[in-house]
Amino acid sequence: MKSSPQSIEELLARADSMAGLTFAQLAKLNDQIVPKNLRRDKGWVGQLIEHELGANAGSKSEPDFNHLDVELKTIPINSYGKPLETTFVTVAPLINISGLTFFDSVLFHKLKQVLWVPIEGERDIPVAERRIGCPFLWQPDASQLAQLKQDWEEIMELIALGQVTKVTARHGEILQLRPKAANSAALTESIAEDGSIQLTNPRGFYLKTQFTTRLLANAFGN
DNA sequence: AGCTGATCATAA
DNA sequence: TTATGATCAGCT
Repeated sequence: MKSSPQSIEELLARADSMAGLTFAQLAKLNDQIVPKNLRRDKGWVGQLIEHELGANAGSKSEPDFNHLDVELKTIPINSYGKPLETTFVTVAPLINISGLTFFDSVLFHKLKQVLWVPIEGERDIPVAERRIGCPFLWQPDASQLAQLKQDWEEIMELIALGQVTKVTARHGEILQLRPKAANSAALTESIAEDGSIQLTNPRGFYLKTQFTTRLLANAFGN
């Protein structure tokens, strides 16, 4: 693992220096082998970039650069710069959530400041030849924050009311709740309709592509 | 073609 | 099992 950046400026400088590199080039710098495809290595690019930038949160429920209050997110884009995938944010809490507020939530703490790293993601480009784009730091503005808060509160209320199994990816304007598990057989505790504990497939919060499309457009002017 | 539900690898 | 990193792939 490379050293951890000691300031936002250092982090951004190191991130900028990756722009334009192919995955093959960055992999070589980090003594890693490039997988033929990402089917069995879905997190490979994200972990490669974490390694290069010295992220240190590991598998803790904290932003990647906790001392800088920065979360790192790669985002696969097509040749027009549009996101190809939704962005996973965090696992959704399904029990012990009474009194939990948006501003105390893990979701808020992970999204209050994000270093976005666009990456080429089209499947017809060999993984080794895909390139890293221009990283940019983002903080939600007042309107984005209000939207996030509203979606989060609506979804969390349904969870609190024992309706988790009725929430689909269609709920929410910019945030959605979807399965986040090894497979559909995985189980975790959640609140049942009668208030007792039941077992359900774990869920995660994801940012919809319509929202991240606007983020990228704002960042790169238009 | 885009989206939703399902899935893969790994650490602790 | 839960958390991290996400993308896959069938269906509409």
